[in-house]
Amino acid sequence: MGRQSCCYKQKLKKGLWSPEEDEKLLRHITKYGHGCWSSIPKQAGLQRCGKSCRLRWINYLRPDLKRGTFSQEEENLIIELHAVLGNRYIHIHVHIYIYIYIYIICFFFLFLLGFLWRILGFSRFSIRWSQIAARLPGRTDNEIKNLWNSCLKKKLKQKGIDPVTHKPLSEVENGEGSGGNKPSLVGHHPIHQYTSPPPPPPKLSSNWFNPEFSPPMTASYGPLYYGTTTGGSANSTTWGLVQTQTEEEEEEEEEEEETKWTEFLNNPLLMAAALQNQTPQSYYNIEIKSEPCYLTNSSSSSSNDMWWPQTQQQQLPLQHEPLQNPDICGKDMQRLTAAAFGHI
DNA sequence: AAACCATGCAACCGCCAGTAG
DNA sequence: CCTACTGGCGGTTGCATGGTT
Repeated sequence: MGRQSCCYKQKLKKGLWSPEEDEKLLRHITKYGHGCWSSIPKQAGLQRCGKSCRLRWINYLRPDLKRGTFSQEEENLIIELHAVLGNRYIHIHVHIYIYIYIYIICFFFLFLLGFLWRILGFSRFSIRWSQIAARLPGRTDNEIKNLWNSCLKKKLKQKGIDPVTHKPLSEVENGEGSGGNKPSLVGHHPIHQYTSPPPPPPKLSSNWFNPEFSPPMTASYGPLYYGTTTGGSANSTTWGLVQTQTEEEEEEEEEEEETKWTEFLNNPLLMAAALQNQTPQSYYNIEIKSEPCYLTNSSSSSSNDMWWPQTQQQQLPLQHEPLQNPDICGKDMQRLTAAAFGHI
């Protein structure tokens, strides 16, 4: 028995939302919260499926959304996060090819590959826009995804950077062969080359298949990657240059970096200093039209805008207060509703 | 002015994990 | 334990808009 699509139900409207529909949904959620999405269309008098309502709320109606174009800092952050969160996709594919090769030889590759695919959860690996969006308050995963696909990818290509691997295109075109089959962690995590202290690279051997694993991407992570570049050398940084190291050197460096990183995370003073010194621009050296800076000047943002957390203390609550939760946005809700309909 | 093209964005689709019955 | 439902996510599509010929 196949499962029915949530939009299978008859007479459900699809396509663009009308202002009336928006108003109905906004009113309903403002008043009652979203609760069970599947019941919302009926309660709110909408001819939509719950999924569509949820999407509309998350991507458009949510009061904590930041409008307008992305700032330079946001774009840089997206690129950096993409390099970290998106790259597992590459590593996984390397392993997939290995598995395919092995199982072809064993004549059971189809069955076993399918089995492994399911058991190890390979299909879950992809670029995690939602995690990237979580580091950009007020931005949705959809918005970031669109920005990446329509804009940032091209900019990186124009700069000679492969948007998938975040390596120089020349290196990618020459193949990964120069370093053997072993994925180059350094190359896949360009942040390491520009910032200090760098995060410990993911330990592929033990973590790459683990759905629970993620790089050190706690809520306090984002700005820290940018926070400690000193000496104004960012502009002179060349994209994607990979230092050649022996494996031993890499291992030693990883251990050392991990120690530093742990100390760094555990030391609020270091983190605060890093945040104050952050100079995020120019890591990717991309020419972008000047935009009002949302991130670096919280006082200039509108009262309804989310801000970029400037201290760890400010950041941490974000971890525990998901933006999606309408219950915590009461004030914003009222403000938005009042602004939208002018009668509250 | 009309046709064509490129771009950006909103929304849909399909899949997956978690969970209640 | 099994099934169906729900919410969440990423990839893709299609439309609206603006620019170019």
